[in-house]
Amino acid sequence: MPTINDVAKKAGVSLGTVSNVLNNPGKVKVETRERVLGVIREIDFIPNLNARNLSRLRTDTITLIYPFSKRPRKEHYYSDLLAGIIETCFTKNFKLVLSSLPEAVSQEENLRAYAKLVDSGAVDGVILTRPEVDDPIIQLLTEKKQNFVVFGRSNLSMDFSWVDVDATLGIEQAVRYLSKLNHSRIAYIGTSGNYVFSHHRFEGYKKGLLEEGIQIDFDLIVHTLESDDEIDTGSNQMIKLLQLPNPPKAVIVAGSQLAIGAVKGVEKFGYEVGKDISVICFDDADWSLHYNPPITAIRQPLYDAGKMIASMLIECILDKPSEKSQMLLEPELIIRESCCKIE
Amino acid sequence: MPTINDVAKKAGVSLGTVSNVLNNPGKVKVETRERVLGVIREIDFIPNLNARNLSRLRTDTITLIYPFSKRPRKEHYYSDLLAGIIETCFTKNFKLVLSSLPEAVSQEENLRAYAKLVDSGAVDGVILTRPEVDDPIIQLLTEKKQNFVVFGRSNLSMDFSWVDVDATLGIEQAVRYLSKLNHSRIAYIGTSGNYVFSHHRFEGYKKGLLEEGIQIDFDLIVHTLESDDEIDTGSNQMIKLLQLPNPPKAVIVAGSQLAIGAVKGVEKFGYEVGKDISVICFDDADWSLHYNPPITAIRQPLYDAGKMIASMLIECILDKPSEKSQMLLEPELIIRESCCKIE
DNA sequence: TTCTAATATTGAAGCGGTTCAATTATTTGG
DNA sequence: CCAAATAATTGAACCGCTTCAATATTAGAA
Repeated sequence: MPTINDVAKKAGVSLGTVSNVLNNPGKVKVETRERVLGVIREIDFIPNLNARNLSRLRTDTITLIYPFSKRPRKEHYYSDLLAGIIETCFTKNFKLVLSSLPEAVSQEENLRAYAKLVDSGAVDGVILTRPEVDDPIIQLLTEKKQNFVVFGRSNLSMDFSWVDVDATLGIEQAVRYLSKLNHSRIAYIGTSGNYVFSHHRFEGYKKGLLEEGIQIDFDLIVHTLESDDEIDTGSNQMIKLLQLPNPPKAVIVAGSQLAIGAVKGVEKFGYEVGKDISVICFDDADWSLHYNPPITAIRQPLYDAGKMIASMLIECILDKPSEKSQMLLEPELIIRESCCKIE
Repeated sequence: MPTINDVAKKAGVSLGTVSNVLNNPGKVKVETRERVLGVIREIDFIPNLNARNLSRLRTDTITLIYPFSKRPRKEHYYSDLLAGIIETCFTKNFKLVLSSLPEAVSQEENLRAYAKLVDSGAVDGVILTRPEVDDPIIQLLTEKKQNFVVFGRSNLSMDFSWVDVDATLGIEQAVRYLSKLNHSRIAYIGTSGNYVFSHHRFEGYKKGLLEEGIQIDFDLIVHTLESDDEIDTGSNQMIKLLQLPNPPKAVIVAGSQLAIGAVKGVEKFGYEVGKDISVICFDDADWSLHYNPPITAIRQPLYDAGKMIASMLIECILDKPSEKSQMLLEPELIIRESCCKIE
């Protein structure tokens, strides 16, 4: 493999000049530059990135912490986000590495893994997703002055960059939509758990009811724990709701897998979605579009979010702005056929 | 950031010894090792990977060429494969970078991009997916003696490592299953295009018919060109088939998106899936499981494939075996409710 | 105790780039 | 035509690790 020295020798210049041709072409006289470029092409010189990274103390690489899970099918959610991130990395000439850290290790172990990731100099920036309440990773990266962007807000007071979808708004809209269809008994099946987004979603439910003047009924609210089988959970909880003395006529389900379950539950109960009960799903998956009936859903602009996140992170790395930036994206209520009007 | 030198000084040993503690602990006397490890922990030393990569001329990194596409939703297919790859990378302590090369550049440009990727020393191995007929990338990587594993076979004669799902077998089984249900007018909606797998799938169709003694009827065979809207295509082609004077009573659709379309076509035509016509889909997506009725599908073990691919590639990198290895995985016909028996 | 063989440790020489102060070449203006 | 200003080029020093021949230490055998 030819090195920069070979190029220099063959072109009759010093290696500093070759380096300049590559990185500061303006500093090199046109004819010299042409000559060097000629040699580069001729001997097929490709700069070694490891050497470059070492001497520049920069890698032009960012990493996405990818949820590592033995339940593969669950992570389709990341596809769109990933597509956006990749798109931006590609256009900005950055590399993307997928880091996955194991789930169930000790907190300490986990933090050490992050520290190793960033201190090894392997990446210039980190993308975090699904922040937890009091997320210690965010604190760690802030302390280490690492470049990072989070997909999702946090309850922490510190100032950091994030992109999020306004789930509160999305669910609020869903409630209002149902209210317009004369619904007042609207159930909510949500996730509890330690993720910050769970709270935002539920917030939207409460806010929507309040605005529509609907009294909150705690019998209609279910918080499911994170589980391996969200579909089962969704189904069971749905059935329980329908068995209530005064059952809901509509339900908002705060997650795609849960919603699949909920719909199955409805059918198992002998009811018809979009007729006997209205269903809205937060997060629009392939499934909801193609289901029969197509499910009304709150679509998160994940692809755009991915693009934004990567852009922000790369800008951080290149320009070192003093300010952190935040961006709240609007979800979209996609009305299909799973909701009916109450006469 | 502390360096290996700092550790050496503080522990009163040479830097070579520290390096050995890290990489060949057996070569270092126990007490020395302990002392060095103590210092490492104490000053929080984390080796710089760029330096390591440079001097070892190895990165412990592999890359997956990720299809770059402005149509994000199409790539869900990769989720499971990715999950498997990540899992293996994680356990073997390898890093994974997602490289995406643009779609519609010139062949030459494309090859240059690959060359740059591997010659820059950024990765030790490459995972290729969906090889094309006479795939020039495979030829390039072979010439360059790069470590690579392909998800999918090729028509090329050269010897290289691959993992593939036996699509021929899968579709053959589907045909036989339909034949057992007394079907003899079985249509096939497949992809043409330049991908090798298209041929394997169609091969299975022909083989199945032959074995079951069913005369091939070219009116029942549709090869769709790759298009942006496979769903539309599938729907239209399905309707055309149903409008035939002697229409099929069953159809095998060689792709998930196409199948969604086909099912929609059936419904648009006023027929009921699993009653008026039987449908089998190659590639089992979330959609087929949750559809109403659930769609009988040929499931590819993508997660396992991902694990295998990464294992093989990493083994290549570590052990430099002289032989290339190949592995053909069996798909599984998952019988659901989209096929009916003809009485 | 001495000699040999096995074991541990050392540190200079890479790995292949970037950087920047110093040097040399070229322009510019008087 | 010359000095000063500007542009272009040079190459040593450095980035932080691994490697390996050379050297020092220890253990075992005689």
